[in-house]
Amino acid sequence: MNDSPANTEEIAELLVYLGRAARGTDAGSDLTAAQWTAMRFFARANRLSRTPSAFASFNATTRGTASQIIKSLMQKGHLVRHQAVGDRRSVRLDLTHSGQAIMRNDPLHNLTDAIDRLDGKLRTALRQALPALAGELAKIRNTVAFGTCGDCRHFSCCDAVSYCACVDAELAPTDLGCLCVNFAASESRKSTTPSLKSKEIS
Amino acid sequence: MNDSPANTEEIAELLVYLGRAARGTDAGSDLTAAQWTAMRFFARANRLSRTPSAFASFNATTRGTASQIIKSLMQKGHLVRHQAVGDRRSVRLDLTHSGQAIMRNDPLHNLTDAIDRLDGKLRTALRQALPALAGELAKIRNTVAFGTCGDCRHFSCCDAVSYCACVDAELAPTDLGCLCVNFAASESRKSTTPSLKSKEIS
DNA sequence: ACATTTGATTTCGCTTCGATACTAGTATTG
DNA sequence: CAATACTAGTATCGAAGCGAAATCAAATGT
Repeated sequence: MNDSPANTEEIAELLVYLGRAARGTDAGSDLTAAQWTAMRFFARANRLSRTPSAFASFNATTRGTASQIIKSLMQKGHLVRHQAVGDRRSVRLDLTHSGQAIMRNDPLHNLTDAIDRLDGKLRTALRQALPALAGELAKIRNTVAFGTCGDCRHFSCCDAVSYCACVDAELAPTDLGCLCVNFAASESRKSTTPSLKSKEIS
Repeated sequence: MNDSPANTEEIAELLVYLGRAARGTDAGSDLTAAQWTAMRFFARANRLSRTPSAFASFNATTRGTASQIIKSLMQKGHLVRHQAVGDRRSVRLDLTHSGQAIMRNDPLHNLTDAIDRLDGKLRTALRQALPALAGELAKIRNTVAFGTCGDCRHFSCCDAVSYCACVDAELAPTDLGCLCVNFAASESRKSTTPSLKSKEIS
């Protein structure tokens, strides 16, 4: 409240502007913006979250649309479909070799380069502010916020082993920085039963 | 470089995620995401920048697509077209009364609310980091960065009158926080002649 | 056992968007 | 002044995106 309202508007504008600018598929990339977004998601989400539904909720779209994007990426040979173990309806998508290769040309690297050139203080500030912002937004919208396991309240690190209370399993160190559908910010506990079906995609 | 690379990736992801999430047209809004973006731009851009071309470059799209979006908004009665004074090709778009009214239901308010609830320190950090990031990104991409007059190197404030060296005119106080096509970050001067035709939309 | 819910997919129709071509006004150059 | 180059804006077309609804299979609840 001690800030002028114009400031928060500028911040919001810059956020959407940057998001939009980074999405842009520079020249010559053989993937569309939506396809890049999907590739990024499946490259960064943990094993449990690499499903069409999770991507749909992450991308704020319907499952049908998500299916289409995934299908197009499978036709291009960048994604493969695996049957999930527990639930036979469920499907897990993984990047193929060509998928991993194409990620090196991700136009988003423009943005990461820009971030790397930022002053260290500003970068750590971003690292703090953005997750908080995502959480606030999700709370207002009454939707799920995606986050990494390290920031999650289901996560605990005891005796150097990482544990996720949600899936009730140990976490591989590589999963620590991955996106998770079941992410829950650590401040407020709304439900005591950490169930897997708290999506409410609506 | 003193930061783990995973951090910058997370920051980048969160940026595009937030941008995407904020663009989402919640339920029941009679405008599409692209139309909301256009309305926001014409609501916040200064008089010189409220043109189809400027919006196209801001929105990282072609002029044709920008024209279409604008046309649809004029049909809805949210924008009006005025002839520019100097250049008879040019056109200036303004919000109508219904346009201003509809901006009060902007789904982006979810994001500004979230920003307002942030800790003050984090908010000022964002206020610093995001423009810097936009500038860096524009430098890498070799495109124009949009910014507000207050952050521009063409801007000077002398004796309490705001002056823009680019258009060679005084600025109304209301234009101070507005977006400008001719924005130039204050660090590097690449050309000595502040001409109006430094767009290079490509 | 039955109904309900959920994950995934398909189909249909509308919208978006980029590429291209076009008109008209401006700037430049001789 | 005339020819040329450039820029602002628009129209059209085809491909892709995307939401809504329907469908199917598997899981869950009562």
